[in-house]
Amino acid sequence: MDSEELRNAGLKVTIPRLKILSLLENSAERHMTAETVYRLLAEGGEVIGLATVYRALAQFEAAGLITRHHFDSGQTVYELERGPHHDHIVCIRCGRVEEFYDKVIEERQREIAASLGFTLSDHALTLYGECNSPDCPGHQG
Amino acid sequence: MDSEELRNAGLKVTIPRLKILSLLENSAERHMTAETVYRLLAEGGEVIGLATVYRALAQFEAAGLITRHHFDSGQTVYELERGPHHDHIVCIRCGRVEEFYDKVIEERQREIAASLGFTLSDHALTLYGECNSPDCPGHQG
DNA sequence: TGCTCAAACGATAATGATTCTCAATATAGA
DNA sequence: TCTATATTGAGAATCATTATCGTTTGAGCA
Ligand SMILES: [Zn+2]
Ligand SMILES: [Zn+2]
Ligand SMILES: [Zn+2]
Ligand SMILES: [Zn+2]
Repeated sequence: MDSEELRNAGLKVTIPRLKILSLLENSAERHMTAETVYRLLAEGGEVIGLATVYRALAQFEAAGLITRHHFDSGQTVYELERGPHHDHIVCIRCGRVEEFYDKVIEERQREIAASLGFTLSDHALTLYGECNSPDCPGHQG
Repeated sequence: MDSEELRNAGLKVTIPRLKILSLLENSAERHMTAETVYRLLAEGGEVIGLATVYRALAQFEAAGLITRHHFDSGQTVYELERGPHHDHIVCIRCGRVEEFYDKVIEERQREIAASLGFTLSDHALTLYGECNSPDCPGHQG
């Protein structure tokens, strides 16, 4: 249950936090900005202060429940931590985000860091390109 | 000469642009924010409006003279385009930035994009870790 | 060299995202 | 239920970046 997750993270169980966590768990789009979280909740009739949304997301991140990405769009994008690590590819036309995991790249990263005298703790890899979805505005056909 | 670069980029040759370009070329630190450019110029006695710095950097980027990065720190970091493509590793303690190029990773990226139905146009790869420089505040020694 | 005019400059206002403030409110535990 | 404390939300504040606009400058030409 979501209440458990919050308690395990050392956070009080409050309505706003439960609503935000639930939204992150149940939305089709896994990657969203704070504004998007705020807007989707509002559209669902759950008006939660924007400041509270930002605070909750920051706390969730500190607790390891969610991760934060900085795509080239500028705004910070949050994503519920579920399953194993993955990286992203973003369509520069329609914004669609797909996920991937590549063992070869992950291994090379460790080797590169070591060879440069760094102890690797994290990485951010995002590919940008044009997708071939029929819904993408630039789609041919 | 820098004037040539500006002319080739279709930009008028002005004092501020020459100063900014020169700073990017001659600084030991190759990666800097707009604020840093502004500050370093000011410290060198060249007071150039911050708006002008931002404008020049945007124009240089559009002309392909410099590239722009979004490290997790938040601020946009600019870097003079010289030599071939490379990615970055950033020390999370002291902020030191090192560059690397890995053919294997570059190739895998193309394969991954293709397999997901994307036409790859760009990518951003940044590793984060702790460096072993004696100057790094976390250095053991 | 001096003239003209669009382009560029710089001070400052505006914007957009995010964080802070603080009085009112809700939660966890006794 | 009662209390002490953490959280909330509205709005102010902040930070990076961009837009505005009157003044200045560079490039081509007489
Ligand atoms: Zn698309
Ligand atoms: Zn993801
Ligand atoms: Zn370091
Ligand atoms: Zn670099």
